[in-house]
Amino acid sequence: MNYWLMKSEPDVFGIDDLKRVKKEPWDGVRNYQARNYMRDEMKKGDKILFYHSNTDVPGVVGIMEVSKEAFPDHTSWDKKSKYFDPKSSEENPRWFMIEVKYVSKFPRTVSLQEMKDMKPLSEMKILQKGNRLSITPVTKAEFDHIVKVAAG
DNA sequence: GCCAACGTTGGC
DNA sequence: GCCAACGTTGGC
Repeated sequence: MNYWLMKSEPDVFGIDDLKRVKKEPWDGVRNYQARNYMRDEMKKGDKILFYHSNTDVPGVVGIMEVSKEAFPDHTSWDKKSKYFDPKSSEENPRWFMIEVKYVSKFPRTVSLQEMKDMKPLSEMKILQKGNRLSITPVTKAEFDHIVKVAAG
């Protein structure tokens, strides 16, 4: 099993939204590296850290898991969607997504600031300078550490 | 709102 | 294939 971290802006779609709807197709990713992770590497049952970006206290807020493996992101050929890409079509889709399932919300947010101070997380992709990728792999050790910290 | 970092686009 | 211009991300 693999472990991941996915960013989302809580104003757009946050952990509470996922908790409410239980499952959600992760549409709108328009970055090739992130797409490749979803299309090629994310497998059903993989665990994902849910990260809130662009908010008061950015950080990891809970856990979700892959409930459906890659399928074409139909918003890419929907002219009315803000994710529309003229180079993508139903016949030849350029963008893919997975479906995620709610697992749990942490009792508290593990903030970005805290994470920066944690030795076991020093290699984490999200903490490296300039990394803006919305989907990154994390190691089991990193995943477990964050879960442990969240539990107090 | 600012701005550093990065990705994409498109002219050449 | 280079690279300037532009757009986006996301912390602060």
